[in-house]
Amino acid sequence: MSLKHSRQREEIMNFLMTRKDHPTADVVYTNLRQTFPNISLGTVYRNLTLLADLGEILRIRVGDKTDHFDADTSLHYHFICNECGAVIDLEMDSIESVVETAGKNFGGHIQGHTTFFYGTCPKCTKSS
Amino acid sequence: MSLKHSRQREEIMNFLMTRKDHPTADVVYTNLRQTFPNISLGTVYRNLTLLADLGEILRIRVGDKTDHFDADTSLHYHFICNECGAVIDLEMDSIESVVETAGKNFGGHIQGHTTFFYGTCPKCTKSS
DNA sequence: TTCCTTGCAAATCGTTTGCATAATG
DNA sequence: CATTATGCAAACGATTTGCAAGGAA
Repeated sequence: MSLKHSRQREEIMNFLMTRKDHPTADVVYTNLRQTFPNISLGTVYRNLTLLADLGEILRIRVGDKTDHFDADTSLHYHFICNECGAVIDLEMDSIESVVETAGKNFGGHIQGHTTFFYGTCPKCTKSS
Repeated sequence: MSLKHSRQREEIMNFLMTRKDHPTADVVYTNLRQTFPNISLGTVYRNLTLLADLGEILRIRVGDKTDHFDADTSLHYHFICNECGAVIDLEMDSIESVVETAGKNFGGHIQGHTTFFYGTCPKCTKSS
């Protein structure tokens, strides 16, 4: 169960760090393919899952049924554009207090929440 | 593009209204099958999608990659148990103000948000 | 009769896995 | 050498779709 270094994993991590747009597994694959012609989709998926489990990256599920990945693991929220599908970071105050609000009349134990916002992104707002 | 009455759609809607546990398409299908032996999965999916588009039911995506459906379209929030996977309604105050918080420094237009909570449900909390 | 809806099966899409081989420690 | 990681292709699970036949207006 120990970890061994791999060129592929390193490249995946590097690629993710250069992007602010939360690419999908397929986007990672397609891009890496250009500099790493025979990397396989399976390897990309395996490593993304591994990195997410290690907490080095974030797996983002925004309801479009394909997972997005984010190398920025700090606390922040996402916005999804209904028109172009872009996943954008929001600069906003913490809303973690919603967990207390939710826990008030609840018999179980709330560990956390998942929140994302949707609407029209700045770019699409202008062009319409 | 107009709408015609269908026995199947009616049964699906009725079934959904009897349940508080936000069943998946497959659960709807399996249950209806008992009183409606040759309804097909495709029909169930088509009608669930149709009803959700009409706004008569809610499609809930809780990250377990299978959609859940809810006949209760009033404003409320959901909790997902990490242990048993149950999707439970939360009785809590509105947190819709998070939309304002999110919109403060954002150039686009925020229409809404999706929030769900996760942790251990009352039942699983007791039995552990 | 018109055209929406169904049942069925095949097709799609995103993701996972088995296996033999290659790379790492 | 002991193991972990890879590439490839086949397998998967959820959902969608094409098509001919059935049902509602």
